[in-house]
Parts: sequence; structure tokens; C-alpha cells
Amino acid sequence: MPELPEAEAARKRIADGALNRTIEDFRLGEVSHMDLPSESERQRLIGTQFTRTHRHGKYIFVGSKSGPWLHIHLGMSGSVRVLEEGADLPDYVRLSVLFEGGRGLHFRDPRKFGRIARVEDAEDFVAEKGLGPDALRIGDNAFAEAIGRTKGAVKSALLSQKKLAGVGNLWADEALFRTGIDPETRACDLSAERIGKLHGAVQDILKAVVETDATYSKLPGDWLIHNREAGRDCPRCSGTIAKKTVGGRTSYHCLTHQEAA
DNA sequence: TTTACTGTTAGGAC
DNA sequence: TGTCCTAACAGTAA
Repeated sequence: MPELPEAEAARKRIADGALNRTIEDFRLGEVSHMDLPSESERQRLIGTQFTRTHRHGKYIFVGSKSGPWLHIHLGMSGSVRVLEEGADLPDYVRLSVLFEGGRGLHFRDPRKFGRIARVEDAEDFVAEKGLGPDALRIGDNAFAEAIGRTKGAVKSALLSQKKLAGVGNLWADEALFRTGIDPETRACDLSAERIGKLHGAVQDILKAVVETDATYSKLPGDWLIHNREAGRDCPRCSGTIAKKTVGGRTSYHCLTHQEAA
């Protein structure tokens, strides 16, 4: 369920298992919806190696030695696996990169929202997309600038990849839950202090999830992630969890300790 | 059988 | 021009 931490876990998996191995071949699954590197671009990659990875927000980049980068976006349901030769392939593998020796890097994407494409330069790509600063690397002032002056709902601001890259629905809710802010609050109505706290919460949460390799069961029980259900008792206070739609997305929040500005 | 869902983006309203 | 909102994309699971 890919937001920044899931993308980072996938990047690590690639960095640990798929670098510095000679690319032998590509296998394509059902990819009619995808904008994959062309046949000739793939041919150019055969015989080379991936040597570096990069991540910005939810976007993963894998760089080949001398040539272009591959950009990977996991979409709503994508995942990355590194498997040895002969291992059973999961369903919905769209693209496999096969390395000398038999190991394979497999991109799985049941719902077809994921994307892979050839990119000349990672930073140029980020600029062209208009992505905001990466949520783990953004500083206090830049965060206040990007989020604090938005007139719409603070939750929508957090989700805007043009303002801040990497936060998705789940961790936006988690950060607002932790800082006691109602998701519908106009971001520009929040005090500088609360914006600062929100910045800290976003980064603490993302870091903690990254440390578990996005394994939710390892996260503390009093996090909202384990309590996303209307009518539940709030794990932080005596309140009740409720569900509402904010900016078109499902939001869970505590009726008692999350307030408007 | 119906409904909801983690993300992105085109198109339209204001 | 900018900002915000909605719908649509596909497949699965509850």
C-alpha cells in the first residue's frame, strides 16, 4: 500500500538485491496500459548493470551504469520482489528484469495504477512533474511555506504531491491524529506552532514506518493505522474514531482530541 | 451483489 | 493564473 515508506522499502529491496548484476533480459507481462521503455531502449540496457537507486516522494529511480534511469511508481497496489531463478512468480507481474545467474527483479501491479518508464535524469523528472520537496527531507521553513499558507483543508495540502512529495492518505491521517488537528481545518488557519508540530509528526511517522520496512504490524498499537474503523475507541483518549470524506478521500479521525484551529 | 480502497490526473468550477 | 474538487482508472476483498 504504497506511500513514501513503502516506496523506500522497495528501493532498499532493489538496492540490496538488484545492483551490480548484469542485465540479461526483460520479460513483459500484461502491460498494455503502461508506458514502458521501448524494445530498443531495453536492448540498450541489456548487458549493463543497475548501479544506483534514488527516491523522491513515492517515486523510485534505478540507474544504470552509463545510460538512463528507470522510474518506478507503485501506484495503488504495486510492489517489487527480488527472486532467485525457479522461484514461483506471483500473479500480476508486469515487468521482470532478469540478471545473469538467474536472479530476477519483478514488478507486480494488480490494479494497473503503477508506472515504469525510462527517464533521462531523476532530478529533471522530479522538476518536470512539479513535485514538492521529499517529505523526509523538507525543512521546517519550507514545510510551513508549502503547507501553512494553503487555504483548503490541511489534509488535502498534505496529500498534494506538488507541495510535499510522499505523504498519502494513511500517513496524512496518522500525522493529524498525532497532532490533534481536524483534517478539515484550513491549513492557513493553523498557528505556526501547530504547523511546526505537524511537520515533526509527519517526519517522525514516516521515519518510524521506514524503519519497519513498512510492516504495519510492527507499529505501536496506539497508532491510528490499527484503528481505522468508525466507532472504535480512540487509542489515545476517551473519544471515538469517526470516518468522513475530506478532499474526496476517506479520513479517520478522533471526535474528541482532533480539533479545528 | 454491492461497496470501498492505499494514488494520480484530466477537466471543470470558481 | 491559481486553487480546489470530482470522477475515472482496475481488481480485490469484505
